Amino acid sequence: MPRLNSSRASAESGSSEPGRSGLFVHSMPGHLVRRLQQVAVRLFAEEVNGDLTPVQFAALCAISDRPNIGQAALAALIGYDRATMGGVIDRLEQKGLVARVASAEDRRSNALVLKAAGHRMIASVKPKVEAVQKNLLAPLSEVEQRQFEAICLKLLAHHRG
Amino acid sequence: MPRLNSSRASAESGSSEPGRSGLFVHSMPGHLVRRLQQVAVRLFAEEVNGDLTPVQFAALCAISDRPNIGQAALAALIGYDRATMGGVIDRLEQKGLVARVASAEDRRSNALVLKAAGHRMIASVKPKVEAVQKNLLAPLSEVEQRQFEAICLKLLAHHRG
DNA sequence: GAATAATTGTATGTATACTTACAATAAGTG
DNA sequence: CACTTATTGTAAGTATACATACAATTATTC
Repeated sequence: MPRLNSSRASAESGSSEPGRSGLFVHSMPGHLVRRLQQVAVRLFAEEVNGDLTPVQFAALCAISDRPNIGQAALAALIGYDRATMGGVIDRLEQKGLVARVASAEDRRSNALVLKAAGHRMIASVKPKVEAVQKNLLAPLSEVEQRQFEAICLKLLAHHRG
Repeated sequence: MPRLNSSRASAESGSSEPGRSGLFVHSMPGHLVRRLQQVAVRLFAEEVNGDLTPVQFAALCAISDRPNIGQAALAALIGYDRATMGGVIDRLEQKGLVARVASAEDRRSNALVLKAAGHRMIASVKPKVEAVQKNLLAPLSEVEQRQFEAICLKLLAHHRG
């Protein structure tokens, strides 16, 4: 039987540039943003090893800033839906960082509060998170860093909905 | 019993700026990137309604460009791990867009190929995806769009690992 | 004040994403 | 050739993310 012509080797020379051609999607902004998010999460995980995920840290900070906030308001504040936030709070509660307290005003709502370990966790993790943010933008000049932040904020402001 | 002082209403005035203060995390690059990715996924879903997810589209394009590529090489090409890619291919196969063919060279490897419906899907979805990319950057000037792409590419180039 | 509408947290289901571990296979070495 | 090492796809487990639907509750309207 003759060797098949459509094997991996021939496929790699089927495109104009075998192994490292541009592949259409690589230039799409959506793809770039996704890859960038992967990098940010990876850097975060490397620095804050195992203690918290980015979302858990954001939730912790928000609860610290707004004690007794409800889950829906918390989700809206940091940009999630209620369903996802429920799971995030579950894990923060399991770790003993956050407590769900019955709200005095709305019997549907859980008033979220930080426990002592939650405050300690923020204090211990915050410097690492700041380092992550600095490292993430480290390849950029100061001008580029400002441009990047301004552009991101502009995009987010125009895509609210 | 006196009314508790730590209810939601008092909490909202506990911070310097009740409902719309900056909350630390809101200025972090990692947070901005995450929100941006959410926007990109949302725009994609609105335009390409239900047919494909962003990852599925990227995989389809990559297989179209490199027929008989294996799952590990595909994952590396578009920036995923093998485990995630397995599930993505599962769904593309279920939809009849892609086939796993036994590789002629490596009996561990699945050679991935597009089926006819896969080619049709790309043709039908590609214009919509291009529209999404345009809409995503629409709030920016042409200069800002170029800056954004350059900055993203610079960041990704420096954070390969 | 009763009927309707809206909101809260939860549950379910789907789809990323990653880690670790695994069996099968391939590639490397002596 | 045997031995070691690396690679392939998969499985299992964890954690986002989102849509939809749901019961309990609150807000609104008549």
